[in-house]
Amino acid sequence: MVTKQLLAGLPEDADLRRSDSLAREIFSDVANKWALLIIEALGERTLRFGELRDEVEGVSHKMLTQNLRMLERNGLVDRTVHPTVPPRVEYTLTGPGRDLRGAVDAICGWTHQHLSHIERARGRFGG
Amino acid sequence: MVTKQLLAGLPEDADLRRSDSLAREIFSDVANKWALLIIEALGERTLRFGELRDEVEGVSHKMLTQNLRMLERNGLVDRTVHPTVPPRVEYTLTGPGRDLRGAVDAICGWTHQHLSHIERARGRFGG
DNA sequence: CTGCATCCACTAGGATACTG
DNA sequence: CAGTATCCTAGTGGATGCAG
Repeated sequence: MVTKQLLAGLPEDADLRRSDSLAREIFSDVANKWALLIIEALGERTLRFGELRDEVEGVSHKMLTQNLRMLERNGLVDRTVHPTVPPRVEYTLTGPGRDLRGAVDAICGWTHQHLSHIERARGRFGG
Repeated sequence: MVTKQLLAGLPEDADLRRSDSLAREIFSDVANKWALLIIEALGERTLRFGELRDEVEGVSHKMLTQNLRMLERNGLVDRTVHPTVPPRVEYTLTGPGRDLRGAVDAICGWTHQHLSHIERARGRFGG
């Protein structure tokens, strides 16, 4: 099973069922469009909320907030609030967050590399 | 912008706007839970529809069908119909499809590697 | 066995307005 | 500027039935 492969090498026994569902939950959180685009946008930088909204093409205020909370909850991004007026909130990737960048970069690279193949495949599929 | 990075190194000029939206569309197709789990499940193997449904934990008949069509349309999986009774339909990754496995493996590996970090982060987040 | 169509509950996600 | 809350629509996704 895919979820078994997700868990290869984990401590076994009683934790297994809990870890299994936790792993699937985390995978579902992370394997979505906005989360990956936010991680890619942050990279090594520290960005404010508004800057992120500009960087991540097409993301709405609401989706950005939701996904940032989720990423913060899972320890992938750090959120720093500067108690100034107006408020200044900065986001940056944590260590584990940065560890995911390789995978995200790979997907982005793959996308651009296979654009023409995919376009041709679509042409064949339709006709 | 993230989408600019997605396109780094592409032929420029007139195609750019079309390619940009195409790249985002493909990224959205590929960067979703079920698509990635299906790719991971297939790996180097050839699986029938029913086998895939058993391998991909929790996927419904409908989601599996939809995602397989999408992956086929984008040229990531090959679909082979054996005209027998009962019908036998086999799915396998294409070259480009296999090229994505590295990235998917990386996300799976990352998930399992950081399980405890994430669990701790969640604990802090709540309290 | 595989795939399509249908119904239905539910959530995703945009627009907007309001708070600190 | 950042965040929350609300409304509202379109789409997701499960269950089921039927056809090839």
